[in-house]
Amino acid sequence: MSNTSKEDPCHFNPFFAHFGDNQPRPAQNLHGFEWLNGPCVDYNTQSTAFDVFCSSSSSEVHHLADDGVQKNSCPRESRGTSETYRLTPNSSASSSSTEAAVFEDASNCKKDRQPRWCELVKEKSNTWSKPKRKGETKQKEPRYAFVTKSEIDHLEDGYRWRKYGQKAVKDSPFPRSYYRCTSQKCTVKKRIERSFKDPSVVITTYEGQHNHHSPTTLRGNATALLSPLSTPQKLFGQILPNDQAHPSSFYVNHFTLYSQQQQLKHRDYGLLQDIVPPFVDGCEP
DNA sequence: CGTTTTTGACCCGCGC
DNA sequence: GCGCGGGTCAAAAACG
Repeated sequence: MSNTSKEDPCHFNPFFAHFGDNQPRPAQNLHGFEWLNGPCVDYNTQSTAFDVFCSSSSSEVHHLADDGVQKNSCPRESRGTSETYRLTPNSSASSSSTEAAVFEDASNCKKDRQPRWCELVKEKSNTWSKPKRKGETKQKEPRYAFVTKSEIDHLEDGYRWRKYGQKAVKDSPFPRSYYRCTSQKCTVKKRIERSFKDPSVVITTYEGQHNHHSPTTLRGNATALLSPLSTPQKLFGQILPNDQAHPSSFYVNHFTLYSQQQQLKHRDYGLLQDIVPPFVDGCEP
């Protein structure tokens, strides 16, 4: 592959989604976000941490689209090459654990620098482990980030959140808000910030996995209720790439790998445009 | 009155 | 060691 980041081979490189046809795609520029598409990674057999999307976000998508303005889209897969990044192979291990992982390939790192990110996985039996750094004490939860084109900062996702902080973001006029899930013993957090490059875009980052169902799901979504948190992939929607006649399926139960890098970079995100109804398969209320 | 938000202070990791 | 920036805490204010 030739699409390795030139500036920093260790650059954070999340995978957001799997596109059903598994075909390589040309680079695109969507809403000013530059995209170099890597190979489509099949996460079919990996467990999901994104029940939230299927259970609640579909209605949100409908709602936002109803006014005739496309306000909602989803991130797509980012750059990824087998040379620079290693995707940990899936195992048939317990679905209650995080199973996807991406490491920085230390051989591509700049000199004198530790690999900066290697978010992974906590499998006892399956030996994936996070390389410990000196002085490191606590392991970060995996994070999942996506971009939404919306005028609303805090989008309804079916869970209840309590805001616990807000910080100004360097070089951005928009603050970043910090939320925690209000459910007892649930440690999931999320951060919300508006892109300073494209103020119409909201970047939401989830950290951790809910250990409970969404309150919304329990009330009104029988289908989702039947689906455990580890449900295999669900069809979320489809997109019509600019240069293709046929839509590509878009699935949502895929892990996004995250780095320890603190500041999100716009090039890490992309937008899916023209999401074609039906948005969901098995996720409808 | 209980819950949520606001906001300044504080802590910590990282780079220089 | 110091400064900077991100993340969290917690008291006060606001809200329903």
